Parts: sequence; C-alpha cells; structure tokens
Amino acid sequence: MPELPEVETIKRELTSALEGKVIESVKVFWPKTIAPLTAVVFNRRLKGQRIESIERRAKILFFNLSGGETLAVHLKLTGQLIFMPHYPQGSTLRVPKVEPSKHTRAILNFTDGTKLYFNDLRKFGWWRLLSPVHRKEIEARHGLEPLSPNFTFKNFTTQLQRYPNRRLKQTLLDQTLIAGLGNIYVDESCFAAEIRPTRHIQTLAVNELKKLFGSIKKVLRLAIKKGGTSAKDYVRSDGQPGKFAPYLKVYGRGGKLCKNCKTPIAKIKLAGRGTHFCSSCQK
DNA sequence: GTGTTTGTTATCAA
DNA sequence: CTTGATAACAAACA
Repeated sequence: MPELPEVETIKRELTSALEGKVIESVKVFWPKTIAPLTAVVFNRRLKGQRIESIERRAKILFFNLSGGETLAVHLKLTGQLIFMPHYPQGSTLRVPKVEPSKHTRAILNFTDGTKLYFNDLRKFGWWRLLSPVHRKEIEARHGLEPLSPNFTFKNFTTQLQRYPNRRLKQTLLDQTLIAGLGNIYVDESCFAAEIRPTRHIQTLAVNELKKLFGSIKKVLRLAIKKGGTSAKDYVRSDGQPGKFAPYLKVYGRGGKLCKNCKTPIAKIKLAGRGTHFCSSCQK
C-alpha cells in the first residue's frame, strides 16, 4: 500500500527521471482513471506541457506543468508509476514486470521516447488535471505533513486533541489531521511508541504523546531511507521492491512472535482496518 | 461461494 | 458537532 514513504520514494525517483521532459501524448486504457475528463480532452490539455517539478502532499503526487496546471496522481491501494527509459532498437533490456499489462490504466509518452506507466490492479487510483485553485482546495483539506517543519509537538497534540474520544488508530489514519500515514505506518508508529492503537486520545499522557511524536518521524524516515514497504503491490519507479518489510515489527505479523518479547502479535479489527500490536510491549 | 485485504468519500444513525 | 458503522469503488487470493 503506498503511504507517505512509498509516495515520497516515487517522488524522488521521478523527479530526477522526469523533470524537464515534454509530454507527447497520453494513452488511457481505463477511462475512470481520468474521470471526469475524457481521454481526448485529457490528451489535448497535456500535450506539449513540460514537467517543471514534482511535489508530494499527503499520499498525492503533483506534477507541476509548464502551463500552470497540475497533474495530480493518487495511487490508492495498488497503483504503480513505472518509468520506462528509452531502449535502443533491438535491445532486449527491459525493466521487470512493467510491460503494458492488463493492469496498465494509462501511459504518459514523452517526446524523447521515454514513458511513464500507470499500473493499477484494483482501479481505485486516479489522475486529475487541476487548476491552481482546485489544487489549493485539495491541499487545504489535508493535515500536517509529518516530515515538515510545521510538524511541531504543539501542532501535533492540537490536531490529535480535536477529537478526544477517538481511538489513536482512527485519529492517525485521518488524513485531515495528519497526512500520509496509512495502515502500515500507523501500526508501526504505535508499536515504536509502545502505545496500543486502541487507546482513546484523551487518555494519552504527555510523555506518551512525546514518544508517539518522535516515533512517527523516526519510522517514516527509516522507511523512506529503505525505499518503502513492498507488502503486496507497491514497487519503486524502476519496478524494484522497497526494502522496509524486514523492519516491520507488527504489520502483517498477526500471530507471529513479537521481535522484542516473543509474545504473539495481536490482530484485531479497529476503525474498519486490520490492526496489529503487541499486548505486552504496548500499553 | 465467502471472507479478507485497504485509501478515500459518502451516507446513515445515535 | 461528534462518533461509529457501513457501503461503494474493484480485484485477487486463500
């Protein structure tokens, strides 16, 4: 599942791969990917535009275009963005498992012969062409960026305490409060902070909040350094998996023994999500 | 055939 | 307004 570290990894890779490239055409294989625009309109408006820069907000990628509009991409559950370098004619080199497949929903063709594939098995991901105003609206309805200077302990606790009766899991998943955490990194951050995701916000002591604040940053930074978690569908822009999976302490480890204390990891349903924690390490 | 998997939004209920 | 639950989107997998 692409969450902040995965999207950030792709952003960094695509920045060096795509900046300055000019879009030649857009091919759309699943029209809902670019809804409400049609493929004809989408192609007309993107053709000839240069990619000036790439930014990330929450789990969304923004491709800043020379014309002033933004191509926004959300990978949702299974989206992949794969960069295809230009291969000389006759070359047998290929990036693994990224050929236009039955899961390819759209392709950006650049004028130098390179391509960007969008693969999305579950079809929840989307591409949208945004005006500056529309883009600001989307940015405004997302909360704190955990790796930005704005992510201070004061701002963090203020956001959490807006809903004192919610459980920690639900709060950390709420993109309007803190942006970019998903199921994997919420569970991992709670483990690192030794706090159960079932706790209600109003029961958290200051020292616990401080540990949680630090844990979120620590977990996200390490995950980015490792290129993200390839639990299932996520791959980097060159088709290779991320390397954070071996560092997971609880996510996907229900029933397995805690790496700290050997207690079996509990798996429950919380806020509608599979939730993993160690009932011994986490209080 | 059934349940599970998850990001986001919408909708309903108390 | 808060909160919790559920469905929808869609497909694969056990």
